[in-house]
Amino acid sequence: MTTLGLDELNPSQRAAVEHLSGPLLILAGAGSGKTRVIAYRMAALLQRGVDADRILAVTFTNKAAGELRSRVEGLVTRFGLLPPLDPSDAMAQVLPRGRGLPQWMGTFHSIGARLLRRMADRAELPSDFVILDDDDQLKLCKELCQREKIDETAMPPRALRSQIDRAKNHGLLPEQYRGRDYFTDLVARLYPLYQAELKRLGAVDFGDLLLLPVVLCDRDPELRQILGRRFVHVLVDEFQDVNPVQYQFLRHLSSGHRNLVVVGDDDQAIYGWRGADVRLILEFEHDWPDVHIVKLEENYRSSQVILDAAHAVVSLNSQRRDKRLYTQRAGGERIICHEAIDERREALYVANTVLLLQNEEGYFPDDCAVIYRTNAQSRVLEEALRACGVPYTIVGGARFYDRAEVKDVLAYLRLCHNPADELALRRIINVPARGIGDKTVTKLEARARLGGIPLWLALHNALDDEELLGSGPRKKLRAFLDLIQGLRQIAATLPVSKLAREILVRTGYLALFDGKDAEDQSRQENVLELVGSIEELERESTAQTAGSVELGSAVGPGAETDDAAPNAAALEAALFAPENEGQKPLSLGEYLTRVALVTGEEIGDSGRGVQLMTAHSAKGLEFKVVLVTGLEQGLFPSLRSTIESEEEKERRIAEERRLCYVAMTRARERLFLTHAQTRRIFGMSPRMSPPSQFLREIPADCLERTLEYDAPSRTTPRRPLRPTHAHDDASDSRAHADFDDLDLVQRAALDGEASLTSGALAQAGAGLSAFRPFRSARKTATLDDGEPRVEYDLDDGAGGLRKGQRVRHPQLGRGRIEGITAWQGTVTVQFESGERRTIKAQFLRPDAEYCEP
DNA sequence: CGGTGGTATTTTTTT
DNA sequence: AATACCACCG
Repeated sequence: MTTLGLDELNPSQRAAVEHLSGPLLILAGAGSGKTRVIAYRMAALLQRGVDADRILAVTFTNKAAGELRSRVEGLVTRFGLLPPLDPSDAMAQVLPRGRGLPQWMGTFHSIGARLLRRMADRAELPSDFVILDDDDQLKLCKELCQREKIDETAMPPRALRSQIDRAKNHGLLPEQYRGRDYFTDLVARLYPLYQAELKRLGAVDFGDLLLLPVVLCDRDPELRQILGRRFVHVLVDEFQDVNPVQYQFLRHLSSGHRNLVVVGDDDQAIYGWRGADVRLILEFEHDWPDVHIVKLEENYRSSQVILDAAHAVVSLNSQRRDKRLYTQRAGGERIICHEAIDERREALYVANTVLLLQNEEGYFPDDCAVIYRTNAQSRVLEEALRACGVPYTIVGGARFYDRAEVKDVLAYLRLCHNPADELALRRIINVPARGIGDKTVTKLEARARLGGIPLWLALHNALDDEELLGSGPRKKLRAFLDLIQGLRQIAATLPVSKLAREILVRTGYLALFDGKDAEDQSRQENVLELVGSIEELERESTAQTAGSVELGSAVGPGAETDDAAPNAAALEAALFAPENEGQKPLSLGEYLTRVALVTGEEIGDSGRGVQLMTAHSAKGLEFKVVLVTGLEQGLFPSLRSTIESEEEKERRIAEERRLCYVAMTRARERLFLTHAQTRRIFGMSPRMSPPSQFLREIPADCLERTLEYDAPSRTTPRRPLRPTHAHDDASDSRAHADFDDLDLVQRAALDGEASLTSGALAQAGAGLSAFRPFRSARKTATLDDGEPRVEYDLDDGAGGLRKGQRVRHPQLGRGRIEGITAWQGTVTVQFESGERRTIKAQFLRPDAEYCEP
């Protein structure tokens, strides 16, 4: 028998792999080989003869699931682990075994969707239910608020959505939700209406994918039992990011056999805002008293310096399991902390650093990652990298599947799959414009509502309804219906990609973008890329099913159970019927479900060049070189202006710290931390951006501070801007006071001329204009009319403005501040002219008469 | 009806 | 800055 390569593991890792039954908590620090342990453990289970289909492995992202899958696959191949057939298990005989790999590996959401799909009738859903994306969800909330005549200021649609999400993450059904004040009472009223609307549409949202299976389990012991019997081993990655519903789901699955393995690191809990509760990992022993705990504290990724710095930050959190990573790779390069003048120069510094690392230290752009707090920060970085000719890839970010043109095409596909998909229908009924305008649609909607019938049926009926519509619109509707029906017909026989192509041609959608401007071009590219991605999926799925075709098509019991008496056997069969029923490699339905769940992932040529991503999407990845940008108070850590209790504030800062810890520990060899003195947000005027408190929290001897030099020109003497206190700019020294106390090493990383005239930068052109000589003029910035503007501070969102303060506006005259919106920099002003406007603070000046000294 | 231009809004992070 | 939304006009 093979040894499974256990000698490749350290003692703790081996202990985790070899503990084969009962609850197990693996506290796995960053870079301690956690995925490795999970993969080995799964392999070990397979080796012991556990059926691959009895293992459930849950990850947090699709990426992680893919990673795990390929690791397990690698081990299975390497050690020749073939699952033995268990003659006593009838289902096992029937299931396609793929290549002996666990088929139930995926994200919580994809697993929830898979189960829900198969027991849709129990959830009173059509089996081809639609999965709403963020946008659809928000639109629904918006419509609901309008229909219910809700005051937008009392309940913005976004707030409603987030409250509903919150409720679902905590396992609360509409009827269980209780209001406690005006706001939540409103939610309590709207949430049931929202859910009813989902039902009417035959749709679920992301939250439902978990909530509904859990609720069904809560109510039905039989179902619990079936699931518990089926999944004899449950493994969960990133357990620190699990929310209450997800945990309840795990409990339902595991309470029988108790073979629950959770792997996580409380220091990397960064999804509190999505309902994740760190206490679940902190207090795991409470629910599972006999849990075996394994700590993985040896880090195989980063240098000691990087670990020390990251640890220094995260160890300031009070609520954490005490642990400290160690590595055998002592020492390491010091972390470079660079202060740029503004965000554009910060970006140029990043681009330059990548070039320097390439030219002088032999790193490739592929080795580097740039990490930031918010997606919006990627734009400047992209510009700089492009200008310098550095290849890059954005990970996540403006998601491909979020683009309007992609969603349009998907809407056509959805409509082909399911004509009752009202959201899809409404989306494309007049795209491209075919003369079916708002008027017509409104009439149809009214009819549908009145008759309690689906919209498409109302549309159908309207074709002969001369009272409802004139002959023109009817003719157009007819044409549209013919179009869709034609597509539906070919949908039955064509592969999805071919169908998509037909859609593009027949609907004239592609012709919409035949213009020459960049906009049209990129849209066209996106649409074609979508088709390309479908083709790729089709290739993949035929390759995958090839091995198990005979088994897959031989299935009898699982296929048609809808009408059968819902006994346990039938339910079980339905739940665990093999994926690919027919010959068709990738059905339309499968594709649509997949797309709904695969957010974010880039399709097409990814992974080349420098990788740009948010700290959240960086979790689980590692790079030789990492540059963390925008380390400024208010940005990273992100600070919001909403009034909160001290306790709540501390909780939030703790999560930001963990996020910073995650970002820093992505680095193997070199870590750069950058921040800018001023930063432009929303294209408003630049604002002071004090360095992040995290920079102060890092021990000084881990850091090497660099500053951008005053002027790029050779003729100007090179002189550090600070800490000379040459210009006694009050706000400047205040902002940096703490930082200046450090024993800083002054150095110019941006070696003025050398890098500025280096080949790549030379072409930068526009980018270089960012290098105008620095003027210490931030505070004396003026409006065009020469009057000083209202200064506003980063520390409070209102920018130092207060309610009741008197202000003046160049056009609108005098007024008084009535309210300060939560959104930074915008205030409501009641003008003396009687006009009341919401206006950006930067256009206001204090009214001399009432202005405080 | 459909396209155009002007105005208001943007509430981190992602499945 | 970028985008979503809206009002107006051909």
